[in-house]
Amino acid sequence: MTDLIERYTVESLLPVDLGARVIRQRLTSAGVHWHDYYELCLVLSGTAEHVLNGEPLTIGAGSAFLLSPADLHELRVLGPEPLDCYNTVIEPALMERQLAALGPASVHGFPWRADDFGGAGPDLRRLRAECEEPRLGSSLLVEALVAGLVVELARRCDVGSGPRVRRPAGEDQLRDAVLFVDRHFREPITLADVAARAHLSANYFSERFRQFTGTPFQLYLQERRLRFARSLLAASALSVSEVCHASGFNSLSHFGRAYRRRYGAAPSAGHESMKM
DNA sequence: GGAGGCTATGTTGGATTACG
DNA sequence: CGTAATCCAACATAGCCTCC
Repeated sequence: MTDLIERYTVESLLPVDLGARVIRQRLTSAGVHWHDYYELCLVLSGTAEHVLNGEPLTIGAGSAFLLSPADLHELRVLGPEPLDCYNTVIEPALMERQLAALGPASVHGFPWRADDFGGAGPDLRRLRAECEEPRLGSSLLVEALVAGLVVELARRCDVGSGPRVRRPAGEDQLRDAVLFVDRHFREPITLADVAARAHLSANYFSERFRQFTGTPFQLYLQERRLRFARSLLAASALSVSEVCHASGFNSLSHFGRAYRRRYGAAPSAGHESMKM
């Protein structure tokens, strides 16, 4: 079963309750995988082809990317030298506090990428030291260091420069709801579930969600699932039905219909794009 | 501002058939 | 066997209105 997509969990990689952990890695390859945490990676040396959501991009020293739990990727090292990098595992709750502080525009637009993030090396070294030998105040320092890195990367990625949406009252609840959808779209979530989390009635939540995101709840959820499905099709040889269910759709017929409507081609054509 | 009721509309999922 | 296409009943949702 070479086509199964690996999934890494925050439980297995964050043994200490600090909210983050920096791992120094020297990679020769990393197959297609995704995580249930946010991942910030800074390349120290080496070059690789980084296939992010099915889209290949060459990365090298100074390249950095911040992925959400909804992104999947693969690394193919180019040349004899391994890819030396700092890989930071960031707990979703910690990351989402940072995103909340950055404003609603930051919720969208993942993954973040920059090619000139080499200056973050010292911060990552310090973060790594705090994580490896926690002392008094380490959790505070970890959160502050992560905040600094997130802000710096957000500025480089021009996060938040996109079109502004109206900012109604109760924004925190809605931002949380959007983040919840972004993290759980592969599960059978309903508007009622998310509305309950936001402590709003389903009707009222539906209205406010559309005002906040500019997209009706159902459409937002479907778009998220379709984007993931498209990435999965491009990045793997999983069957259309496997991708359908891995993306949160329960019906192959509905998935096929929605996919064709969105991308103008059948899901099976998604495999073709990776062969180019 | 927030919630509840109602209804038209859209979406979903299961079944079925056809095709390569 | 995997996928595409279609149909249809059931369900979910958006939008509107009213009320507190």
